[in-house]
Amino acid sequence: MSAAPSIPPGSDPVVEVIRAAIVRGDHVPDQRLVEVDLAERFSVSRGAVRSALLQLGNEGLVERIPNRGARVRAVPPAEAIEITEVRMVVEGLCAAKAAQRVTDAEIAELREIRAEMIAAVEAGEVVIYSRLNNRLHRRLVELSGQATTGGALERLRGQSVRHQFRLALQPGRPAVSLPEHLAIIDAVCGRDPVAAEQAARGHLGSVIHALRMSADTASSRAS
Amino acid sequence: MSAAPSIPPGSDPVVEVIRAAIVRGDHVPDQRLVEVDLAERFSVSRGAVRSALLQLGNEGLVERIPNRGARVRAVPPAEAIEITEVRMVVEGLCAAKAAQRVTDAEIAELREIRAEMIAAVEAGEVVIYSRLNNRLHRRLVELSGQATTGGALERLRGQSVRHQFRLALQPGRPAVSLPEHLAIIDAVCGRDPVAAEQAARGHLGSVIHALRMSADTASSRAS
DNA sequence: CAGGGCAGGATTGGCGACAATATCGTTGCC
DNA sequence: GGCAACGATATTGTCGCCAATCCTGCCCTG
Repeated sequence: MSAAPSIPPGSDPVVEVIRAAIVRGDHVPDQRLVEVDLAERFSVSRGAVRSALLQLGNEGLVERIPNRGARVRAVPPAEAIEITEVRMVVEGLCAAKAAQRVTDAEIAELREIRAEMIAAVEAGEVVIYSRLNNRLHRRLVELSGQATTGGALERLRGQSVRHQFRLALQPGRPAVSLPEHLAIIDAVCGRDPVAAEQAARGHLGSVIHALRMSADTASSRAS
Repeated sequence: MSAAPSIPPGSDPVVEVIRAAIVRGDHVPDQRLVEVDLAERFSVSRGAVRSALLQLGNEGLVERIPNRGARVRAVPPAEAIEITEVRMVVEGLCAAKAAQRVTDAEIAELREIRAEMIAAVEAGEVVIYSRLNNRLHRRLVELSGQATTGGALERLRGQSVRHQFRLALQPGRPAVSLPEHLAIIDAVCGRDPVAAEQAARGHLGSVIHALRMSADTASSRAS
């Protein structure tokens, strides 16, 4: 394995573990994160947990109130939409760049992902599809060669994973997102920057639309 | 000058002080940042400095090598260009949103900035103009109502301030950027989202072009 | 019975000291 | 004369303790 794990080097392992625990859903939004609990849970010192929570705090994953501790932040739907809007334009840019720089080997890799996605949807394997989804988006940004951008996007995405995931589980959702994903892949493999940008924008635009619907039904159901 | 609480809330004051010192140029790129030096320089404990460097590290302003300390990161021109490309699309989005949401009072404020910019350029006050420039960009993002986006942009911008500033000092540069800024302001004040997005993109596209030229001359001069 | 004040417990914040590690200068050897 | 190993120093990383702050439940009072 050659290279480049997405956020590997230098990043505190404790941060990764806690982040993973939150993303995985071990901790629900608004749940308190007590330093000593986490410390003995992961068998590390309290200082390590402390600095990890600090970092996760300014990544926006947890909310830190002075003298009152940290809790996992509940990202409101409006903010998830906002984040996705930014992703729409930035990933559009990245898709265009990727289309310009993609190599033959990378095209083969994308085609492989493409085939796996189709297979996953046909088999009704939503969680596999969801994972391929993340992998595709991340790989496209990597292919664009924009390292700094990738970091910023990763952080943004981290805050909306929960919403993204809930969306992916909606029945019928894969059927609409699959062709959009295929369009992105085809445009990049065809080395057509304009089409790639349009396809990426179109896809995330569709995600935004779905998020809006989801937010509406949630609020009306609450009444 | 009262207060420009650009990133005020909750943020550790020590982080702000060190960040300001770096941005101001007190520390040149690649210069080592020794914890105890900074600690006594700012009359705070080493722990405070330590956690501040941690945070600045994952903001990308300083580079931290394990067991070897922190140094202010030298942002290569290619990366400054990359960052500006992202700003181009994101601030384009924000300008469009701002054009939709701007209030009459805010339009008056923008017109005031507009007048000050023209005056600064006519008077040849480049540093005042540069400051107005930053204020305009920041205000536009605020007006778009995208808080999370604003944070991400702020972080990105922090890494390229040095390049931005050097650019602003180039003779003839204000003459080309001023009309672009005016176009953005006019589009937003005219509540025309499409024009605002185009204007913002055009402006940052021009900045990218200038950065490329600057990078070229710098590399040829180095030979 | 309701409201306000008060103590007890729990949790975070900060500080200092100690241990681990890298860097640099020196010395000795080939 | 150059190179390698070694020791001294400077700097970072981590741990444990104590002070500050906040929340909870209880008791006293009106």
